[in-house]
Amino acid sequence: MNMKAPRGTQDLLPGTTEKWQYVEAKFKDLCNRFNYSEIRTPIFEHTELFQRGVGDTTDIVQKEMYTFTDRGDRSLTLRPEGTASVVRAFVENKLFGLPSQPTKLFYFGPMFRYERPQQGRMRQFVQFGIEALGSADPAIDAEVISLAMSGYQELGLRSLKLVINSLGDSESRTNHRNALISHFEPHKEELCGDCQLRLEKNPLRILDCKKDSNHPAMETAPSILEYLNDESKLYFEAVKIHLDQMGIAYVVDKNLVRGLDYYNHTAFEIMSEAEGFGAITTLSGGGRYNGLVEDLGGPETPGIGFALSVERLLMALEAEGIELPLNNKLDCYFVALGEKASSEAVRLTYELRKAGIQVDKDYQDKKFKAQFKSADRLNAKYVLVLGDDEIENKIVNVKDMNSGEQEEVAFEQLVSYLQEVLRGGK
RNA sequence: GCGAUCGUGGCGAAGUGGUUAACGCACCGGAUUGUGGUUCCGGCACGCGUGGGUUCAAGUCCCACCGGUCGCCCCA
Repeated sequence: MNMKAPRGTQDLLPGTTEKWQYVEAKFKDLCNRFNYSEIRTPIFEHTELFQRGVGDTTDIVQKEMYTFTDRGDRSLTLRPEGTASVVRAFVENKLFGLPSQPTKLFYFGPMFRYERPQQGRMRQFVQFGIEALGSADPAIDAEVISLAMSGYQELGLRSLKLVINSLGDSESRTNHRNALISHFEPHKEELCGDCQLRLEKNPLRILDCKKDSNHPAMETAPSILEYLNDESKLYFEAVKIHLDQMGIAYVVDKNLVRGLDYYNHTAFEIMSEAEGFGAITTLSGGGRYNGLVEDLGGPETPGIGFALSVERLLMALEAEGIELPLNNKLDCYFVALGEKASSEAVRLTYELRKAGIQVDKDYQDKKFKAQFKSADRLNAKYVLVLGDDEIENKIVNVKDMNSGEQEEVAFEQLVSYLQEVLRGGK
């Protein structure tokens, strides 16, 4: 029997989960400040949602989905990304009808893609993402980008690179697409196999190809920026002006292409330039997707969002040597000697816990000295010593592990005493 | 899906065909009876990813599978 976690999945254990909680709390706080509310959607959806939403020609849909048939003969798929589900929920629950628009949502949760695992790429991974639905104001594009950047920066990341581009509206994209096809068509035989396919399916992606990046035709390829119509051009300019005013640095990369079909206008990626980060440098990506809500059966509604990988975020923190300010101390540890004292310690431990104090005790019948060792290992701030003498006098010997000083405290005073010292000291 | 590389106790790591699988960390116990983080002593793999095969003999050689890592593709 194979008792290992499936390929591309991992257990997050104590010592690590604290970091996840910290990061999650940071982004939840950030969303609160930016006024984004949490949405929780199912982890699986009808397969069709992703085929329509993400796009039939994308790699994600073509070869990376965890699709299965349930007992009711429905084709379901473990979500490979978050936007399609959020938009579906937006439409289904008619959130467009709520008085406060745009609808600003965030989510946190596992995504699933069948890929060859490697550092920073798991088959199950966790994304944090936000979506703003119902506004076509360039300021909200800047807001989304600023939220992403703030999150990373507040966690301490410095080696960040924000890359932006505009994919234009559908008119601009069609014109650009035609231009690309006629540009690369004469060179078709010189391109790699993948690119020959891309020429028909999605010529935009040729610009992304690493194999053909040195081909002379790449240099002269028509840029989407040249094909933006006036409206798209103005929109992109407005986004950049907002970013400038906010003091958010960026570089424009005309070859930045996103892998999902629904994007248009603003597209962006945030990358880490930290040393030793490996081949995968993208921390997060996002963009505008006007038209997606309609595609999924809703009213005409513009939208923009982004998603980041928590795994990659933690990798970036590690690469930059950033320690999160985690609290790894235990308030109190009970050390009891003898049967009577052990029994009394059980009772007192419960009393303290009910009073809101963090306490633990030995459950392995360890020797006195070993109990102290446990307390030390758990970083206990105070050790509560209970033996025959103390039982006799109804007191507890409270030892401050930092200073080494001890104080005798009566049973009835214990709660208030500990509350006092824990509030005062660290 | 393709290429490369690796897989020994809780962790790190020796072992390069042949007696009881080094060593370090961690852990457990002890160094005269109730006070931790130091030191000293002792204990701790019936097993070398899994399954086959070669051999008198395999952790050590061969094959398959599983898994990790790195790169490609793609992406978060």
